[in-house]
Amino acid sequence: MAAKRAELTEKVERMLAGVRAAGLKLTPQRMAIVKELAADETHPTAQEIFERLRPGLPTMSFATVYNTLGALSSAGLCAALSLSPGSGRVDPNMDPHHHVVCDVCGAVRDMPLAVPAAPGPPDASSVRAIAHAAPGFELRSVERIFRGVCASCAKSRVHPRGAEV
Amino acid sequence: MAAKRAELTEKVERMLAGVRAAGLKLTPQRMAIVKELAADETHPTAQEIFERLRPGLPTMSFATVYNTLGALSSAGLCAALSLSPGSGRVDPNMDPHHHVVCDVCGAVRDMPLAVPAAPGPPDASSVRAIAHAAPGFELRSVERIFRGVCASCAKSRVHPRGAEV
DNA sequence: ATGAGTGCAAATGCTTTGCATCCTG
DNA sequence: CAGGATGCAAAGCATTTGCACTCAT
Repeated sequence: MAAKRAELTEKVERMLAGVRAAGLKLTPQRMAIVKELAADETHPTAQEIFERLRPGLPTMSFATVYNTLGALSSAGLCAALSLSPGSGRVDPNMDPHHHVVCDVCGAVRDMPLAVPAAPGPPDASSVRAIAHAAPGFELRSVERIFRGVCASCAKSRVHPRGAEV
Repeated sequence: MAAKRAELTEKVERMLAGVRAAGLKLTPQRMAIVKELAADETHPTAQEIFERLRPGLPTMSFATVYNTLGALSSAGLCAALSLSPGSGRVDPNMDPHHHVVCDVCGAVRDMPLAVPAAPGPPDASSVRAIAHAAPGFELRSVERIFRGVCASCAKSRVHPRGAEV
């Protein structure tokens, strides 16, 4: 699909431009991580990124992956997620969106629809509710988390209802 | 406030009953943890529970805290939260509710209001949205997360806008 | 050339585990 | 009195840090 491909290329370009704009140096490691992130929809862990990139950059270290993710995140080019126990995940999708989380395997998917309500900047009623529940709280964003069991985990479990910690 | 006190006692009783109902033994350590949780509104970490209980049970170990929290969680008497990087937190509030999270210090507060929408079991439109976004996903609950900066962190920062990883 | 970035390894922090002992039911 | 629970310590991951060296700008 040529359109998809062009879209991806554009996303990579945009992210690389962001890296330069942030005053960060454009190293091969960073380029590889950016490309990997741009193409990714699974919200990978640092571990996963490291393993996927290892074949191409055998000398790259863990620390570089963490450093780069931290740099990208600080530059506003990606976000860190911690929606379930275990490793943190990276979200290269900076448009407002919700998340679907599997309570069994921890997988995270985006909820691309603006249903049942658009995510993002807080609406008036949220602001009011917060003012009451937590006075002095500076509300920045509101997101929804849809929790449950993903298709593959549901398949491999007779009773997927064991309340996990 | 006598009413508040009675309410708390009732909650402790309910949780202890739940412990027995789950076939778990009622040890002094578990009783102490249950009492601590019932009275707590701050979603403590295992670390915090351990430290608070140490004066009264100097020999209790970390492992016991984790074991007990895991047992309570499996018994459906509390829930584990991981909404921000760092330590996991415990939520003794089993009624449907939203969460207010400080992106700076990681503190979590409950959003006791049913505003702007009640949390809990998924509504029809969520179910439809999920069916489209993640086919085969078994949706169990939908919650909202209000992110921002809590009052005390806002005070101690000139510019609370540094995008944290 | 210059300092940000990298690689390596050790350190840190949170959580889990193994096992002998203890105590609840 | 039997098996679950505890305490202790060591092991396991995820993440961070220190430092010498390299390379993008």
